[in-house]
Amino acid sequence: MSTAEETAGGEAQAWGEVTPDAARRLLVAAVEAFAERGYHATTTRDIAGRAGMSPAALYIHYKTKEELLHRISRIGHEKALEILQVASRREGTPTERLADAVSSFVRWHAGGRTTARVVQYELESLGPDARAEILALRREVDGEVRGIIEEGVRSGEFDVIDVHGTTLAVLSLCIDVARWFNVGGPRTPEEVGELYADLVLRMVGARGRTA
Amino acid sequence: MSTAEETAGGEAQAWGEVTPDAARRLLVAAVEAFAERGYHATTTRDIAGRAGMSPAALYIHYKTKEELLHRISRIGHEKALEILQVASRREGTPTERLADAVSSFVRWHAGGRTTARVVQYELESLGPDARAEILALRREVDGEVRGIIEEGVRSGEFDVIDVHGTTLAVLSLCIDVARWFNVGGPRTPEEVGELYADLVLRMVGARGRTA
DNA sequence: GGCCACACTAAGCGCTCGCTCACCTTCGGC
DNA sequence: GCCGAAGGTGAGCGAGCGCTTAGTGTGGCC
Repeated sequence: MSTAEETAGGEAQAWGEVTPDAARRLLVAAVEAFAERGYHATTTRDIAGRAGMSPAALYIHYKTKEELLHRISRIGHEKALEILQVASRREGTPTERLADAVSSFVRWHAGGRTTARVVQYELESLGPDARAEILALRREVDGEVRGIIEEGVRSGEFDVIDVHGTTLAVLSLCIDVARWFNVGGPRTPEEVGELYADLVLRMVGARGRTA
Repeated sequence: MSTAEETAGGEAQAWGEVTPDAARRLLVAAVEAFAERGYHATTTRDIAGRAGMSPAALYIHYKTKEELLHRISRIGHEKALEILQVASRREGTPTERLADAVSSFVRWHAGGRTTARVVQYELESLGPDARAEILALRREVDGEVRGIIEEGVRSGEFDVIDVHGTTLAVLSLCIDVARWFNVGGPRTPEEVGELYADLVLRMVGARGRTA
């Protein structure tokens, strides 16, 4: 197993839909490089090198370096949104669904930290059009979480005064996991997910929170 | 009032200790530029231009572009640590002191968002020695918050199972304010500080939390 | 008034960046 | 067996980077 595959770990499978093979290798290489050094500090030569290609090969599959970031960001946001939609639309009480949403969202940010970092922190390196597209996806993400919280408040399960502010705080808490989570650290993504689900249920004042 | 002063707003006063005047102007210009575009996307010509000077003038006061980031990061972390120390060492119950620590820490991250962004998100652009120095300051920051939480658990005021994990989550929540807070948005730094203090008291299971 | 230390500038060096171009291989279809 | 499309390479362009250097005001001190 190559270094690249080790770094990306189980994350690589998420890019399975990207074809052809060379384009996918370049995308995975770009995710790693952007996550390590940031978009602006990454060179196209570095990306191509990690994918085992010459610098010019990048431009056969992508028009610019920014297009790489744009594609990564869109695929990542779509995946994040999907995770929340699944948790939001399953059966169960708002308490159960919020706990599910938070724990799976956090697992994604911790386990796929490399990808999540790029998705969450390199947004401002995008051009205006691409950024607008991604911001629309983020509003959908926000809406999913707010929906669950609103429902819990309506049913009397949650005790929340400022729904918008609390939604923002919950998402913020989950997203920031990508900043500090360390793969070699003392906690697994699953453990952090469980801890955070409990903390969030406390934040919304869920009754009969946990066992 | 110039655009630069508007952007930095009340933040500028925090740099009052930096002398001489030209060095301070360059530092404030660098904070703004790093916050807007990120360290790597900022050019020394841009920094000097914002300070109303020629590119070469920067190198009279600072050895390299990285030294600017290092100084900003150290002063910022020292200020953040001081805020938490004041809240931690005042009189009062752990509940009162934690609420105070969180609300003032959040006010700093929201009100001084420009500075806080650089301080919290450009850490990895520092060289190894500078990063090690800053990481030591961050461990102190962590220790202040953990100290309050431990005390609250000992006194029976708080109900926390994982003290380290909860400390991390509390700090993470506060720090991420610098990422999303918008000066023109619907909330003032004071409002966010109050909301977050309440949310954090819920997270630690403080009894008789608020009025 | 002469002098020097200091703050600053105009010009530009060496380098690396994102990206392009002319050319080379490989391979399926007929 | 030949051909064109697709995917790749080596070399290198123009631009902009961090930083340096030689020279220019300017203000305080004797």
